[in-house]
Amino acid sequence: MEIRHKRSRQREKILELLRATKSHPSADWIYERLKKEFKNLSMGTVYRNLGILINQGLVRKIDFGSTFDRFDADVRPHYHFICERCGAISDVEMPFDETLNRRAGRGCNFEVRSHRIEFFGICEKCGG
Amino acid sequence: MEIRHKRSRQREKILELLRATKSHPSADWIYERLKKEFKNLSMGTVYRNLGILINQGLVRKIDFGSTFDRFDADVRPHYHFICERCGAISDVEMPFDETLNRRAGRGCNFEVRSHRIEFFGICEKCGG
DNA sequence: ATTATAATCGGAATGATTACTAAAAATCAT
DNA sequence: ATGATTTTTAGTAATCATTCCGATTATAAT
Repeated sequence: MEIRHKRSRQREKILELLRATKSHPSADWIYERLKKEFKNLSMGTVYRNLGILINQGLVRKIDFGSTFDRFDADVRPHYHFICERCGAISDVEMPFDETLNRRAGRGCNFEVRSHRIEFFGICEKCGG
Repeated sequence: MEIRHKRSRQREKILELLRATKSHPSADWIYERLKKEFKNLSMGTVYRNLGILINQGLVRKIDFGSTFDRFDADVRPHYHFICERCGAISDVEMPFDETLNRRAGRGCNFEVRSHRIEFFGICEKCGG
């Protein structure tokens, strides 16, 4: 299953863009930014490379609360806050709860491996 | 903004179906079931009525982890477990944490109104 | 019964994502 | 470096869930 990847300027730039922002951007945002440098960029390239970066564990997909996915190069376990008015996603400064998986698995016969928490509300900019 | 709704056999049946299952079904599942009773049912009817039921607070949309949405007539606050192998969604028997919103809002200037937790792993049936 | 308004079906439109293919770029072996 | 090999790309077509639209039907109000 090991796929040998050749380097690609596009993929490197996608990771660089993602690491330079805290805005949890969409594929389209990445596409628009990258197009300035690669005038013939195609959307498939963005999605394929995001998929590769996700497989490599360098990027996380954020797939909730919206009709389109968003991406995050901060792969450390952490929680997200989503503004219900403007859709902005921010990191929540709250320690990751290592005990939660165990507590959730207590009552049932499931093997709980991970968890995610999303907070919703109104962000500072929108007048929270 | 108050829309007066006339009763609809289709909508009543959708709610009945959702209340009778714990499987958190998709729109398509509902459509297939309902088609037995309404032979000319259309998908738009399913989605429109699900939207109305959600606006009325009788149904919740579960929109994560998958390419399609799923729906839940249990609107009491509770958490979900998603099997990474078969995609089944189950309720987690864990008390809803009322303190979490406040704790999450402590560090930031956001008005945290609600939260959601999803647990991932392998379900009993899949050999968890 | 007449009128008004919401709901239906069926199909077309949308929007994000994935799949396909020939050409270009990166790596490897000589 | 040269050429062979394999990955990546751009461009476009396909997919899939969901939304939208328009003519007709069902439900409710007068």
